[in-house]
Amino acid sequence: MHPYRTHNCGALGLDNAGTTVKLSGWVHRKRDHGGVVFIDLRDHYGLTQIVINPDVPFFSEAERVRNESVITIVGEVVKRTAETINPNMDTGEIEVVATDFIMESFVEETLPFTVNQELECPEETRLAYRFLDLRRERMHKNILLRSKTCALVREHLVAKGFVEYHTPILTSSSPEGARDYLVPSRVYPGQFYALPQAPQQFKQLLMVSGFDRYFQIAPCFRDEDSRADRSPGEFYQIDMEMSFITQDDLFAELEELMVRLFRELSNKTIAAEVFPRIAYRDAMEWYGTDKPDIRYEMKMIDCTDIFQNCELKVFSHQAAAGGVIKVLNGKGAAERPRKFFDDMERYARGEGAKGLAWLAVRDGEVKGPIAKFISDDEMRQLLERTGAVEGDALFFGAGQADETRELLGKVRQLLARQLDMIDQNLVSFCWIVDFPMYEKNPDTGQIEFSHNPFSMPQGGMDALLTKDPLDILAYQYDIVCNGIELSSGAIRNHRPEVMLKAFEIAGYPESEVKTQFPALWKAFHYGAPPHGGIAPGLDRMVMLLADEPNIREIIAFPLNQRAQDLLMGAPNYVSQEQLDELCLEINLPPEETPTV
RNA sequence: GGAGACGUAGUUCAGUCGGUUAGAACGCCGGCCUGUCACGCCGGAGGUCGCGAGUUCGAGUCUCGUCGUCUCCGCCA
Repeated sequence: MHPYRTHNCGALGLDNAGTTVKLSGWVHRKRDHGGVVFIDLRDHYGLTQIVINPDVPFFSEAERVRNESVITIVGEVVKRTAETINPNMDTGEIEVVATDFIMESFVEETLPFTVNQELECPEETRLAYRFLDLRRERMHKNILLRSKTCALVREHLVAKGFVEYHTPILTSSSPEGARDYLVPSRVYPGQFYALPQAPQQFKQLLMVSGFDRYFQIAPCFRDEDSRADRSPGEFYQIDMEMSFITQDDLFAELEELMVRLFRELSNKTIAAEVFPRIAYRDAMEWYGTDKPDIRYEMKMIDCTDIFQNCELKVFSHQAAAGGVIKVLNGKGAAERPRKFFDDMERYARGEGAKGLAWLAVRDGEVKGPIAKFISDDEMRQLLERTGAVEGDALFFGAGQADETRELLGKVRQLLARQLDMIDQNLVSFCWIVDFPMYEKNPDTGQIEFSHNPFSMPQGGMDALLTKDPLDILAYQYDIVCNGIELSSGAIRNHRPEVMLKAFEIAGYPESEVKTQFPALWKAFHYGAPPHGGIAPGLDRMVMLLADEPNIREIIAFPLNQRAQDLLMGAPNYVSQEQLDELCLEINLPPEETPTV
């Protein structure tokens, strides 16, 4: 017989009754009746009830066993009597009556939290004992889901003719983007590698190398502060790139992958399998953000013209001064108590608004603090344009265009939550397309790339030569799901002369393009195919599939918010020998000198 | 770098208006129990109320500071 097991803890059923088996696993729970002890034995695969009868030599040892100890038992599989069947257990029709018992690993310490029930506990403790946390059902499931997601991505893309490549982890620091993680070179003292923020240039080089369809579940490293949906340090992208494709080709390819992932790995309903495309400008106009949650409709409606001459000075002054008046129709909000409207206004003020005017259509009348300042004609136009009917409430934002859109966009999200408009079982994708190539830095007035500098401008060289830079659009797109930006992508600029001109507009001289991006610059002179790609964030995908609000819940060993690994003790000081070998000297600011 | 929320037993929480010895459940230790499946019953141990100062006759409770955790802003081409 195998030293540890003949079956796993989820495998046994009525078919095995009467046979002798060996099982190993963790003590999930113990029920000691004095005369008989029941142990629910758990492993990766499931739970099996073990029965310890009082006449066995190891009875007292089994009675002493504590939860989470690892044991091996030999025993006979017995069909349970009708009254003792447990329908809540996959193996509930049988039990194993133990004839031998080996303590593999006894738990001596008090557990820092319970493994057999999923109580909330401080995340710090969970991270410090991650190996215990990962035994719990929720985390165990999440990590498995992550694995299934990777497996399905690979299976799908390989079947579609994609090839997975590895690209370097030790590479060069890139001039744009986030802060780099640096790795000192021993061979070249004073010089550094950087960990890749994304394999962007490598995947483009692979296309120039004649490989047609690239993908990689690629680790990316960015030294930026964390958020609930942003792990500090490292994360993974489903990185893709294709040659000789149009934007439409890429959209179709990605839609197929996303739909398959959600259909096979979640129970969610996919709102539309061909994802709606929203121009960047429209997204800002309607939703006040470039990552709208379109699980609910509720667009912002422009009513600036209606209030040109309004008695309400807040409105008419803004309209006259080039500002805008935007309105949200909160369907069904009119029945809410006054406190609801006060809370909405308090939220808006907290976000920097001067106030949040509102009107409620109730009992055939339009009520609210500003109602008496609005003329009958203005009111008629307002109701017509917003489609407000009995039971609806209108919320107003007035001010400078960008700020007002952004503010009301936030109000829109809160309103949708408060009014229970979000179908939690829905996944609603959209493409945000036609991003501007450039934007003006509000502080410096400089023209800068608004996204990826390697994107192809729409209209090509002609557009760069003839158009106002701020009017030029790029073949640059985002995929957004339920208000979360999953990825950016682009059809790339593969023509060196267009690349030079694009960088020139953003203030980069020719010499700088050649020295900052030597690989692509050189490669594009030796026959570069038109190409494009995208890189959906794997972690955020798994978050959506698992319905988890925090990215750390779908990573086995995440860093905490302050970018520390509490289990391994990283980051940490290194020895003087290691520093000497790298010709590095530590120069801490005085207040941060370690006290050890 | 900035803002907010939180911090009471190993864990989850309660703790009234500032007032006697800070409670409960789970876990842990001991005892009882032969059919439970979140087993049950009896008993016990376990607390620098994050830390420090202040107000007060008296602080878990009020004030200030500080540390920690999380969330958000900045940042993330």
